[in-house]
Amino acid sequence: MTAGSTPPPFPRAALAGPCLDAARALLGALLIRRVPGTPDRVGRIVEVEAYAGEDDAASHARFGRTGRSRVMYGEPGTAYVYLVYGMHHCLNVVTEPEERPAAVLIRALEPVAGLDAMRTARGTATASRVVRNARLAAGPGLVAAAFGIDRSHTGLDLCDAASPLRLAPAPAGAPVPDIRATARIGVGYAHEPWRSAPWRLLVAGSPSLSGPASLRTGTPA
DNA sequence: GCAAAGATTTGCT
DNA sequence: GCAAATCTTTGCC
Repeated sequence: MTAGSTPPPFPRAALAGPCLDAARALLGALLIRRVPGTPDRVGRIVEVEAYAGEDDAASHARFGRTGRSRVMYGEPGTAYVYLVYGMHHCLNVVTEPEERPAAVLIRALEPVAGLDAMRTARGTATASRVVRNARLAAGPGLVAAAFGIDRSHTGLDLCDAASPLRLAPAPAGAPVPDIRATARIGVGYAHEPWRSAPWRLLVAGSPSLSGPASLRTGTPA
């Protein structure tokens, strides 16, 4: 793409189907953060998790339609940001048709552009220790930190090219990602089969996957 | 109105 | 390898 051009919006139709299909479609896509006066931050999505419906005992929708989960019942492509452990924000993309509560958690990005802005946004975490470029957004809390995302962004339309936080399709000619699957992280509170469902999807071999190396491989999906 | 637990990351032992 | 930091959301009395 040429300098200054605007990448096309991510197709909403690719998010309106089953949550796992949407999760696969998001791998390789771009997340773009635009803040006036600062360079655009762009990251390639390399790790996601699917949270599908009120039946999913690991999903925030497991209690039904509450104040927090309400946005998950909305239009596919809507942003859902929550605060976890009282300190980290996590970005989700609402999926499936309206009235069906489902979302995909964006767990890790490969930095593409605006790396300096990401490093600045990470703040003391990058100042007090060595953080390689590839690791700037290598975890769900780090994605939000590096891109300056918080709960005020809940409700944004990620499929709107004019939104300050949005999605764009994988660039033309980009290789088809080699997708692997594992159980979701941090959902030990859920009962089976939800706890072990292989709904964490990742791009094999990416240097930006979350967690220890032992958890960065999966089974072919 | 209160208590418990959490879709994480970091730093110290 | 383990525990702390920190506060919102939800369920129950």
